[in-house]
Amino acid sequence: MNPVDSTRASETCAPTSGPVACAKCGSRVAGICAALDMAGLEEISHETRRTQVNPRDVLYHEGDSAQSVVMLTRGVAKLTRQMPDGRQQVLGFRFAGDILGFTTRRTFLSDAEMLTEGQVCRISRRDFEGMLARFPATQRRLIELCSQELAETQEQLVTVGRRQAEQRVAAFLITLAEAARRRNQPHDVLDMPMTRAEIGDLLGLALETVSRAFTALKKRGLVKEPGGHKVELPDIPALAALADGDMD
Amino acid sequence: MNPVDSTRASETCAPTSGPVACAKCGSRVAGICAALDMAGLEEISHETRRTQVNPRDVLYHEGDSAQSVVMLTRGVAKLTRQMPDGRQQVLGFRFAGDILGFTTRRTFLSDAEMLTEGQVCRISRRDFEGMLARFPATQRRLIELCSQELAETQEQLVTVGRRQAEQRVAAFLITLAEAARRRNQPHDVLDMPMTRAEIGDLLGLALETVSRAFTALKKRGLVKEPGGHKVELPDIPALAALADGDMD
DNA sequence: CGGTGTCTTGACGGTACTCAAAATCTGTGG
DNA sequence: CCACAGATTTTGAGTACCGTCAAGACACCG
Repeated sequence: MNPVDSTRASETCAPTSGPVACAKCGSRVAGICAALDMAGLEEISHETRRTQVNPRDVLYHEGDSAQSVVMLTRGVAKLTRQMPDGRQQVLGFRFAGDILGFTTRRTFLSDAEMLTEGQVCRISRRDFEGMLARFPATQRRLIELCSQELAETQEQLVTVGRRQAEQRVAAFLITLAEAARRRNQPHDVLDMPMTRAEIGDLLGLALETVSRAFTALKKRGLVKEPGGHKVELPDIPALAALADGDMD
Repeated sequence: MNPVDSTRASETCAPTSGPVACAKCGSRVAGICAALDMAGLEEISHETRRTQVNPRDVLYHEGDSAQSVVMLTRGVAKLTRQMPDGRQQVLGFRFAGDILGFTTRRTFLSDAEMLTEGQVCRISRRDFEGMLARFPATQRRLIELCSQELAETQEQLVTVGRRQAEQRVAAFLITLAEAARRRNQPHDVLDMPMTRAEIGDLLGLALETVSRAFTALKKRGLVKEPGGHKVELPDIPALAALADGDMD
């Protein structure tokens, strides 16, 4: 069977810490299915297609008809907007438990591309809307997730609008640690699968500037890179202080 | 009676084009109450306090306990985050029909301050949640509004992250025109109550840079300022093209 | 072990920031 | 209606931060 083929989800899509635990995806993550009870999970599982995805796989394109919603259950993705001159703005990175591609518009508002291998659950927009209608708790949960995403994007705006290069990179590392914490992963040694260029496209910086900022942060002893797409943050409070401009 | 005193809303808070028209606030605006029927409007009107507000009035502060939700029914407000060094980032401007201060968190995530005189409807968070519970349509509407706000913030991120000064100002003017269009106002001559400094704090620019960009846009014939906090945009398509970098 | 992609470092230039001063606008009161 | 004060805007000059270009180092993978 082709690894990219969709398969009936015999286990559910829900990486959840909610009312019920998920048989296979046992990670304690706040997906929307956290709002479903056992019966809801059983029902939804028949309407989702689970797919293995690989680095550089595109989950959807900006402008495509938004016919389905994607639940990321494993791996890291980036949401991007392409500029006419070929550059891109990364709107944010997304992790296990996040919902991608939900919109009230007709088409997707960004590209979504995997950075790592991983796993996604797709559900048709029709079925997704049906779930919202039948399980009111999922609607509240969606509001929560949307509101959370808005808060993160606003924080991102502060970073890009009012911080300088080294502060921006520090702020990025803090949000990365925060994302790990929410997924109950160790947050002093983090996976960091994104390249300097992608971090630059997130922060509104050239990749060389990101590289110089990393070098500077390492000199300060605030960052270590043991290799293998890992970062170590020995002093998160100091890093946060730097991001907020409380030191230099 | 003190003009800042709250008054029982004998008419509703809803500036709406929804199922019913609002007796006093007849503007066709997409507030959340657009999702309410006549009975719902009647019920909600008893739980809201309508207030006259003036320029520089603060609707709430970042960090304050988020005990109420504010519906802006007239006027323009700005949402800001204060930086430790005294500068600020404007997260966005808000207009009649917008909801301010809704969050799933315990406290507000930004300051909200009026730029013009106007009118707001306050509802306690308790009652707001009650409304969501009793009128499912308002929940869907809230998802729509939240999703819309997210899209606008992402667009803002693209502007700040990947455009240069003149393009940023052009993009700002386009969103201003777009906001006017949504409120069914003329979108070639717009109210622009914000100062150069506030526009700079929105776009991540110094106020002088904003001023220079306006001068340049006027030289190109893409912007006119007739005075009285108005802007005229004689060629919106050309302005949009400039914002997207399709010309220089 | 070679090839490719990523990262680092250096040199230079440009865009936008800072500081400063003049000009314009706005509202107030004579 | 005009004068005045404060706020806002404009314009100029100098500078700093970061972008661009380029070359070399490093890491990863077949």
